[in-house]
Amino acid sequence: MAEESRAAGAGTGAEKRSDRTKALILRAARERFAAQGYERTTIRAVAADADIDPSMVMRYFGSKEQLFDAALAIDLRLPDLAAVPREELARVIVRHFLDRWEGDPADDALLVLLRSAVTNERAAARTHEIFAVQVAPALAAALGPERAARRAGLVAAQLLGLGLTRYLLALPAVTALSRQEIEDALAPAIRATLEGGPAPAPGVGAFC
Amino acid sequence: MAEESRAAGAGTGAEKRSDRTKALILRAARERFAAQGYERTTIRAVAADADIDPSMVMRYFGSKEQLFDAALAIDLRLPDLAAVPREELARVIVRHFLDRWEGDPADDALLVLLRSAVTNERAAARTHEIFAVQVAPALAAALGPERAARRAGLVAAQLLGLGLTRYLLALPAVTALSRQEIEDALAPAIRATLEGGPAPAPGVGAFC
DNA sequence: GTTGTTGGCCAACGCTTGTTGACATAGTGC
DNA sequence: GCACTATGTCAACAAGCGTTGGCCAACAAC
Repeated sequence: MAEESRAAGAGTGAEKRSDRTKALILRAARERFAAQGYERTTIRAVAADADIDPSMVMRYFGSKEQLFDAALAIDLRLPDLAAVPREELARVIVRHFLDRWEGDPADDALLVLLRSAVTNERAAARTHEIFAVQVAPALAAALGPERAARRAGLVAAQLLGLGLTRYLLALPAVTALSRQEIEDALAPAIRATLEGGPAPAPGVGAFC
Repeated sequence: MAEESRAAGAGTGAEKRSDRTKALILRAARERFAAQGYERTTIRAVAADADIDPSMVMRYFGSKEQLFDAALAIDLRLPDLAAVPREELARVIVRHFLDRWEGDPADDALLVLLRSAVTNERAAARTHEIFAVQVAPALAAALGPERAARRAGLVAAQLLGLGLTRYLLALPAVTALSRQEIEDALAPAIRATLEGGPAPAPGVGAFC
């Protein structure tokens, strides 16, 4: 166990040489998973992209499923929606998700998730988890729990629908629109979902 | 070529015995494709479901791809939207798609399409085609071509987003909602997408 | 120098896949 | 009877998959 002897200079980063390779594999895996989904991505292809032997992928990640898990680490980085004025809420949300999709081209996290979630149980479960842990609480903070419980799902539906048609299916009628056009057309729709309908139904029985 | 000798009784239906088998295979294929998508569906599994030898699937449909093509025959059965009063348009659309998804449980056409479109080029192309041939014209008839060109894609995005989260991902926050709740919350959103924003942009840019 | 560990390649395993061709059986026309 | 076609089964192919274990080179520790 002569770990310290390696990175003798720095106290923080135990920078083993394998960490570089591991990161390389993970990057290649993310790209493949994002472009082709779980089933069509092969370990051999990932290894080839990373200029490494397939057996190394096994050594570092254990199995294809565990590699997929590692590629599924996603943080939506949602801002504090409670601090946003109510009338701007919808627009802020739409803008944030557009940023998230189009911001960093190397950050295919959302592509990875959505591309596989439709046919892969593991990815679907992760989607549920991300919604429950990141999306729902953020909206509950802004809308209150009762209203959020009935609206958050539909807001997610609309945002995922945009991602689906624009970035996965690349439907021409959607890719042809500019960012600004989408923002202008979708923000009122999200606002209608957030605000519309019956009042928060304070007293009566809320299911769920 | 003794085709007529077979169905001697009826002039119309040349009902060969193989037609029954072929239909059986197609039904099994649709179920599998709907539940698992293209890649995870195997010809062997389809054949087993239809109580038939895998080689028969090949004989009748040529290849897995051609079987998939046969399973992708989809008609959204959109009504004439031009005949719908403008203020009811959004609600009619939402209701129609809910019917289409939940109406006949044996009719998994939309599931088949969407489940595979995300990872399969063929299915994605078919999605584009269905949008261009069925959705876009129907909306153009109701909104006029200019406005429809900028809105149809986003309407499709919202409707597919609902299908995605409710029927494919089965996000609890969406499956927990009743049909009526979805209709009431989503119709205003679709209406906002259809009506909102700048006018068809005739001359200058006048918002609202 | 010897030893042990780390990072990496190679060849192979067992399995599943789509697909093919040879063979059996049933039903019809002559 | 015979021949022929439609319907179907069976066994196998070649390819690709995830995964495994053995071997090799570098390099620091002793």
